[in-house]
Amino acid sequence: MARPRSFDPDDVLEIARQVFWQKGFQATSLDEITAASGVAKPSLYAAFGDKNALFLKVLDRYHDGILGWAERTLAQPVPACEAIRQWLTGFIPYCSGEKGQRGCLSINSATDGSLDQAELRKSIERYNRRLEELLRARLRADRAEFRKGFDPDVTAHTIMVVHAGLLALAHQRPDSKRVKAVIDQVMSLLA
Amino acid sequence: MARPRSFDPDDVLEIARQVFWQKGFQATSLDEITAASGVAKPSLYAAFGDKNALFLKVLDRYHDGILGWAERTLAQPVPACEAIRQWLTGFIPYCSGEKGQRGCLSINSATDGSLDQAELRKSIERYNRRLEELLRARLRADRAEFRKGFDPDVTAHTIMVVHAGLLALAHQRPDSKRVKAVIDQVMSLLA
DNA sequence: TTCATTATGTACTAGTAAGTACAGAACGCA
DNA sequence: TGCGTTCTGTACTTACTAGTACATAATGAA
Repeated sequence: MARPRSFDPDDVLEIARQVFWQKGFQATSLDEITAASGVAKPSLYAAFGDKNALFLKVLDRYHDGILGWAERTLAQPVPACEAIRQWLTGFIPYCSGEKGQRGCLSINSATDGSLDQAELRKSIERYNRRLEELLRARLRADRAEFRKGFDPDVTAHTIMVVHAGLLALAHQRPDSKRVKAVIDQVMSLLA
Repeated sequence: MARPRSFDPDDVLEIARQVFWQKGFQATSLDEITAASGVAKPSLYAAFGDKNALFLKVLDRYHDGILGWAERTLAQPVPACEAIRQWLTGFIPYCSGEKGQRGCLSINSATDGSLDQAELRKSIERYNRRLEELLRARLRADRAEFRKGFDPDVTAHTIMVVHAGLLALAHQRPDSKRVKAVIDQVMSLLA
């Protein structure tokens, strides 16, 4: 019926993610995405809308990836304590300079004062809420494991804070041993 | 001997700090700083150098302010545990949307992939190192307070991580009660 | 083969921001 | 008062970037 698209939108979102993650939203120009993806601007605009909309699509895709992985990790048939430790441990490469110093695209975006606040904050809020829900649900389900007075809701939030802190400090490329030591110490809150 | 400066550089750095903190480095134009301060661009360039240099001066000044306050708070003649709790508690207004949603200028800058990396990272690294040293020194000095096997070095780093996490999540304007609950739970690591 | 439709690539517009040239103003000193 | 020096404000240049107009290419259907 008409000329078909010459690129896979998902591939382009993947490339755009890398560029945005590396340089941040503001500092990334569409020309750079064009150069990296080989897709010209009019095609990008036709497929994704303007720069803000493209970034939101990239970010949502990023969120979905992490949430999917969190669901799988936290659903494992091991004690909650162990599942959560594995989940946190999985971030170590991103917290320690092993996979660059980019930290977390979502946190980097949240701390960027320049982004279109309304939509972006909604996306990040939704992501954080869902992540915290996963942690909370797991802690509640296994609450019998823990000592009396254990509060799964506060603990879920504390883990979110530690997670955010580790990824915010990732930009300093800390040694992975230190990251691991922090995770161990925080996990002792659950023992 | 010559025409005197018509503005106080420190006032301008203070104003520039507010603008940079509000909008981020990239999204802040020198025209905005000119508008906010009443100082024209050539004077800014003469006094501070280019935009990067201006930002570094603003950031160093910000760091010094927080370090000074941390020194005072942590030097108080109370148990280390209590001094650190007070230090963390002092950030609550900046962690909870009470004083806007700007979080911490240093963390916001660290997560911004677009900044001149060499100089900026050195400044932030130095700041974090000095802050962590203050915490570590205080914990070491009072280590007798804590249980056996207590590791002041790891604990100092964990507190840095929590601090960074709270300020990274500040952009979601969490309820100050939740922030306080997290601080309480983390402080229980020291009990 | 021809047409309607949708994608593509080139080349453009418009706007903005960093940085500066230059003329003139404000000072201390002689 | 006149001079050298340093600061100030206007107006500019240069460069980059978001977004788009338009001609053309590639498809399926008739």
